[in-house]
Amino acid sequence: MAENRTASNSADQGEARGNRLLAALPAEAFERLRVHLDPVSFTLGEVVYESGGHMEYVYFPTTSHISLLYTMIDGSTAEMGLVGQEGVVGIALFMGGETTPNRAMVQGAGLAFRMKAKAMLDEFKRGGDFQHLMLRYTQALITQISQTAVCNRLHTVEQRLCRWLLMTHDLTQSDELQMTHEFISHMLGVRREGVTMAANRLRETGMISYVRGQIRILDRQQLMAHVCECYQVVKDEHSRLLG
Amino acid sequence: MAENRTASNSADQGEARGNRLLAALPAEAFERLRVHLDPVSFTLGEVVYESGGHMEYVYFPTTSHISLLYTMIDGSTAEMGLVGQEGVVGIALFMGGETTPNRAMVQGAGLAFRMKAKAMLDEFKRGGDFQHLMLRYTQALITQISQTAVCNRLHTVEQRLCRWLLMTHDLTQSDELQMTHEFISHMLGVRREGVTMAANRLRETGMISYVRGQIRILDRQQLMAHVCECYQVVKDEHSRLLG
DNA sequence: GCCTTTATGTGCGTTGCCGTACATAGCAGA
DNA sequence: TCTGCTATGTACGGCAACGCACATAAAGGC
Repeated sequence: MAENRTASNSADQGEARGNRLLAALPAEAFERLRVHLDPVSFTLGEVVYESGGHMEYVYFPTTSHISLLYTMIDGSTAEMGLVGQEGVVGIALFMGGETTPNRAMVQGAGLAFRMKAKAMLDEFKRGGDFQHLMLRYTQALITQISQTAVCNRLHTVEQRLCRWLLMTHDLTQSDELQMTHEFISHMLGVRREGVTMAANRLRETGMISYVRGQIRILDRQQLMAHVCECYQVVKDEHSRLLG
Repeated sequence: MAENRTASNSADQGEARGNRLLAALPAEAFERLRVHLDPVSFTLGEVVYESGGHMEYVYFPTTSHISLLYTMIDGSTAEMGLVGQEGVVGIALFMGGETTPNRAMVQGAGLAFRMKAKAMLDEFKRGGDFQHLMLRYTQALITQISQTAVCNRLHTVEQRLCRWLLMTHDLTQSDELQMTHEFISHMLGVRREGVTMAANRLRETGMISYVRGQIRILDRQQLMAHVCECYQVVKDEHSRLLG
C-alpha cells in the first residue's frame, strides 16, 4: 500500500495542499518541497511507526488519520494523540530525537503525503515558515496530549467517548466512522464492554447509531453538549496556533 | 522574590551551569547567553506562568522545580509534567505559541536562571546547538506528558504516588520533600484521602516516613520495585535524548 | 498552658470500571 | 442453509476511588 506511489506529477502533489500544514506554506516554500512529496494510501490498522523504530519519512495526512499510542508491557494500550489533515506524523524527526517510544497506527484509512526525513530536515533547518509551522503544530499537539492526560484522570468513559467521536468526526469526511467497540476500547484504554455500555447510552439518546463496526454520527450538537471541556480546549488552542 | 536579582556578575552566572541544558551548551554559545541570565529565587507555591498568561521569560531551574498543571472549570487539577534542573520552563516561547493553556507552579523552592524571551529567541533562531538542545528537551517533555496520560489511565494511585515521589526525589538535593498530602492530591488529580491511604501503605512497608508536610524517602530501591514502568520509560527516553 | 489552625487518620455508603463468563446477532463462506 | 466467526449485549461479583463527615494530632500564636 505504502508503495503505490506514482511518478511525481503535479496533479498528485497539488492534492498535498489537502493537508492544512502544507496548505499554510507560502508558495515559495511549497515549491521547494513538492518534488519530495509522494502520495501514500493508508489502510485501517496499518502501523506507520513502531515504538522506538526507525523513522524514514514524515507523513502529512490528507484524508487519512493516525493514532499515537503507547503500549504497556502487559499489552494494554492507550492513545495520547490523534493526527489528521491538520497535522504531521513524525515530529521526532525535526525535534531531533529520530524516534519516539510511541506507536503510530492508521485509525482512518485514506491518503497521506510522505517526505524523506532528509528533505524535510533541509527545509526545517532554513528556519523559515516551514520550521515555524512545524513547531507551532507541535505545540498544538502537546496541548492535545496534555489534555488527554488530564481528561484520562478526571472524566468518565462516556465523556471520553464523546470527545473521541467528535475528534475523529472532525478528521473524517463523512458521518460514518468505521470502527468496532473493541478498537475504540484500545484507544480509550478501557474494556470493550465499557465502550459498548457508553455507546449504548449515546445511541439511546439519539446521538449516534451503529451496527457491527459502522458508527454514524446523528447529532453533533448533542454530542457537543455531552462532551467534557477538553474537546473545546484542544480545538481552541489549535485554532489559536494554526487557525 | 523574583526580583532579588543582583547586578550580573560571573560568579552568579557560573552557577547557571547547574542547569543541565545550559551545562550542555558549548562554551561559545553559553558565553553569548550568560549576560542575559539572571538568578531568581522561587518560593513554594509561586505561580511562574498563569494559564494563557503573558510569558516574559524562560526559566532554567537549578535547585528549584516546577509543575506544569491544568485546572478544569470546576477547579480540579492534575499535573502533566515536572521540570527541574534537567529542563526549561517556557517552551511555548520558542515553539512560537507565546503562551499555553497550562499553569506553571513552583513545587520545590530553590533557584532558577531566567532569560528574556527576546534574548532566548535570538539564540534559538541561530539554529545551532541551543536550538537543537531545546528541541530535544521538548521531545523528552512530550514523552513525559504522554506517559502521564497513559499512566493516569492505567495505574493505581499508589503506583502513581511512587512515580511522583521518585521523580520529585530526582529533582531534589535531599531525601526530605516538603509537601502535604493535600498538595500531592492536586498533582495526582485525586482526593487528599486517597494520597493519605497510599502514603500510609508506603510508610508501613518502610519506603517513606512523614509528618505534617515533611516526607522522607527511606528506601529508593523498594520504591523503584513498586513503581509502574512509566517512571523508567520517561527516564530512559530522557537520557537517550539528552544523556 | 490554652486555643486555633492545619495535617493526617478513619469510617461509610456509592459509583465507575474491572475481570470474567456467556448469550445473541449480523455477516461470510462452504 | 448451515456453519463459523466476529461484533455486540448482558450479567455478576469485586475493587479502587469517590464524596462526605468527623476524629485525632502536630505546630503556632497568644
